[in-house]
This record gives sequence, C-alpha cells and structure tokens, in this order.
Amino acid sequence: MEEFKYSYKYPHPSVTTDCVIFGFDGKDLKVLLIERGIEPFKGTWAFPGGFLRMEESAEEGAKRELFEETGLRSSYIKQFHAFTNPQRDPRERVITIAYYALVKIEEVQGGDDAAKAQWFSLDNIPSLAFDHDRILRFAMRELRKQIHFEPIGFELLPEEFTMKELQQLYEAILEVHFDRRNFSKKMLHIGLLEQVEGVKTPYKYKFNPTTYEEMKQKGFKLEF
Amino acid sequence: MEEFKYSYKYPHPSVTTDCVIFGFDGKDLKVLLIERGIEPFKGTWAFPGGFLRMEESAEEGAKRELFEETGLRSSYIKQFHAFTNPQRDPRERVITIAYYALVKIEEVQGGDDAAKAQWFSLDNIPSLAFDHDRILRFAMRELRKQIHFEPIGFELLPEEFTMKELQQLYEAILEVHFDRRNFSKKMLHIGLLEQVEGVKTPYKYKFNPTTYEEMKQKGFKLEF
DNA sequence: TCAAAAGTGTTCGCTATACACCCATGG
DNA sequence: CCATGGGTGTATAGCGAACACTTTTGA
Repeated sequence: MEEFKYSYKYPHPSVTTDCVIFGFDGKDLKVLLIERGIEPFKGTWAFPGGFLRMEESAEEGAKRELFEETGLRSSYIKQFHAFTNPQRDPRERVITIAYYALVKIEEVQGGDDAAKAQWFSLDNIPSLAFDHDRILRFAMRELRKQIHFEPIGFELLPEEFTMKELQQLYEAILEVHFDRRNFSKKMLHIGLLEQVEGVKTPYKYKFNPTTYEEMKQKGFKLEF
Repeated sequence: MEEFKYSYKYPHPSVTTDCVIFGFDGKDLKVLLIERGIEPFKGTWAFPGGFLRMEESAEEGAKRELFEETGLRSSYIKQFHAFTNPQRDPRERVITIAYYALVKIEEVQGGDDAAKAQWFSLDNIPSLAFDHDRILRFAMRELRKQIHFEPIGFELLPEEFTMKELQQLYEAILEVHFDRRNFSKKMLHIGLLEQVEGVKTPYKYKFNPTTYEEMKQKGFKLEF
C-alpha cells in the first residue's frame, strides 16, 4: 500500500498534456510523432505528451514536452481542446489537454531519444495511438481557424523566407491554391512583411513583429 | 481513513467543468451567475459548475450543469478553454474545463435553487469567485471569434425575431455599431434567413438550418 | 397629425480575382 | 538561346460603407 499514497474522497481522473508539433519544410506541412516505447499502444505513433505535474500549469507541461522532443523553449504554443471521453485510454480515466506548437523545423534538435521521433507529412500519417487521429484532425481545424486572426504562418518559417515559401505554407495549411501574383500583392499590402535588403531575385522577407503588435492593438483580421 | 478510498501512485488534480451561460434579452447580452452557498468564496457569484463524474465526458458534465440551472437540455454548448493555473483554487489543485452555452433566455426555467441564480448584463458584472473573471473575459473573446465561422447568434434568439433584434445581438457581442440598412442587406444576402409569412412591419425572420447545413458542407465564412 | 420606427435604393471606393508580359537566371 | 522562375501591372466585377427618402404605425 506504500505505493498508492495519494488518496482522495472521490475518484480523480489522470490529467495529461499532448502536444501536436507542426513544422514546415518549405513544401509540406508536417507533424512530429513519437514511437511509443511502452504499453498501451507500444510501437505505434503518438504525439509527445505526458502526465501533468502538480506544480505546473498545462501550458508549462506542454512546453516541457515540446522542449524534451525538440530542444526548443520559445515556440508558439496554443491550447486547443481538452479530450475527455471516459474510454479514450484503455487503462484508466485519462483526460488530456491538447496543444499545438508551431516550430521552425530547421531549429529542431533531436530529443533525448531522437531515434524514436520522426516528421510525417499530413497526407501520410500512420495509424496513431489512443484517440490521437481525432486530436490531429481537431488540431488542423483549429489551426485553419487561427490563421484568420493571427499571422501564425510566420512561426513556421525561418527568419527570412521567400514569398513563394510563404504562399506554399498558406496553401498547405488551408488546402487551397492562390494566384501567385495576387497572393504577393495581398501579403505586401497587409504591411507585416519587411523586405530583406541586398537580396535579389528571389527577394527574401522578414516578419515585422512591431507592426504586428500595433495591428493587434487596433484589431485586425487576416482574410483568406 | 475509510473516507479517502481512492488512492493513486501519483497525485491527481481535481477536474471540474464550468459553464458560462449567455442569454440575450432583446437588448443586452447577459450571463447567468450563481451565488455560492459554500466556502470558499461563499456569498460571491460564480458560473454554474462542479466536479466531473468518472463516467461522463466534460461536455456531458457541462450539459448537466446547464440543465440543473436552466432546465434546458439541447442548447448550443462549446468547450473553449481548460484553466489549469495550480493556484486557481485555494483548497487544492483543481483544473476546470470551461464551456459556454448559448440559450434562448425566454425558455430558461429557474433551476432547483432559482433564488440563487441571476442574469447579469455584461457591463454590470459583480466580483466573481476563483478566476471566473478571467474565464468570462476568455469566453467573450472566443464568442467573438466563433461568430465569424458560425451563425451562433441564432442560438440566442427566439424562433422568430426581427432584423433589429438580430442586429442588436451582433452589436452586443462584437461591441460595434452597424448601419441598419447595410446590416439588413448583408444578412438577407447570406441566405440564412427566412421571412415569416403574414407578419407585417416589423417583419419577422426565422433561421433556416437546412441552408446552414448546406453552407457548412461547402465551407463559408461570416464577415463582420 | 406628428414623431418614431422600419422598409428600400443608389453611389462610391476598395479589394478580390483573373490574367499577360517582361526580365533574370542557369542549363 | 531557350526554358523556367520570379517580378510587376491592369481591367473588371462584386462587396462594404456611407447615405436619404418614403411609408407605416401608434401615441
């Protein structure tokens, strides 16, 4: 009995965080998956995640998971849903608070056990553990919504990027096709882009966070 | 020790659901608050909520809370955030999964203890228990976002309503002012409204859920 | 009969969209 | 020199925003 030393009057569920990590390789949108080393679902792929510690918030937990798998500390991270189906874990009642993270794929370092982490294109996702396929679909839907209110695309691109890369990213997220000329015109018109001096054809651009902060104050909407 | 019969190897947080119930009285957007009868925060106002039962999902829990306070079973309800700050409850670690519900205010029946439930206008909210002021601000922000993707306004209005009521609702949610003529034109153009036959000046309208379902299939966006 | 509310139409400017041409680069 | 990619401009149509007049209703 020594082992079960946390006792409550009423049953409590376990609480975990899961982190859907999105990256962009210049062409396709990708997610980072971990091959599970333990039961249940040993050997199948899943999102990085784990039990919430008592002294950390869910966001801190998700950031911890993100760091352990990518070495990144300061990425964009957003809670998008808590999954609470009583049967979602075969062992016991586990609810998970799910986040998605947007990372610059080239900054990602292999985690402690890099061998078991791998990037997958969204059109080539393997069978996933637990209800993680549902979590992924949910994350994609929320990401598409989010893009209307925040220029989150910039979180997925390197510091400097071409207009074509930016367009391909938006096309990958929204699953649409834009006219190259109109996309460029629209993006430049918004005013969040800053052309990198001295680079010629193809031009490179940087995201201007100052302008973004100003625009957030006044309120704005990105149309697509 | 009989009392604490649920034991775990690791500490588990408590999990609750809270339900921000929005209603519209034809003029102002309101929320339903409960006066707490027990400590902590006894005597202060809070959202309906309570501990998640082991056999129910969070959404079922939130619906249960909604039913207990309003008598309504089939309202629009949406999870918008899990609040997980380790210090948010002074007693112990409690995370809450928060929902907002949109109800037709005239259908609401007093709950079991109706005396302690009361509608408050958003510009006249009393001091709230726990972190519920933060939860309310969060709910409002999500509601405003949501309105761009779904015609949720209709959930808050009676079956039949005038264009003016619809406009006042949108103005209350978004905290903006629309030109009466342009608002009407735009709303009618979207095609979700059906004019009630036989009613004259002011016309009444009904929401057409069939058209809405068709539009959701094809994907659409409500602009404001 | 008078005031307030509600119905309706027009103009203007902006932006989304469709589309074509020129230039630079590299094989 | 030719093909490809990338930079740029223009015409058109549709929508949002501003705005005024007429009709109806009820006090």
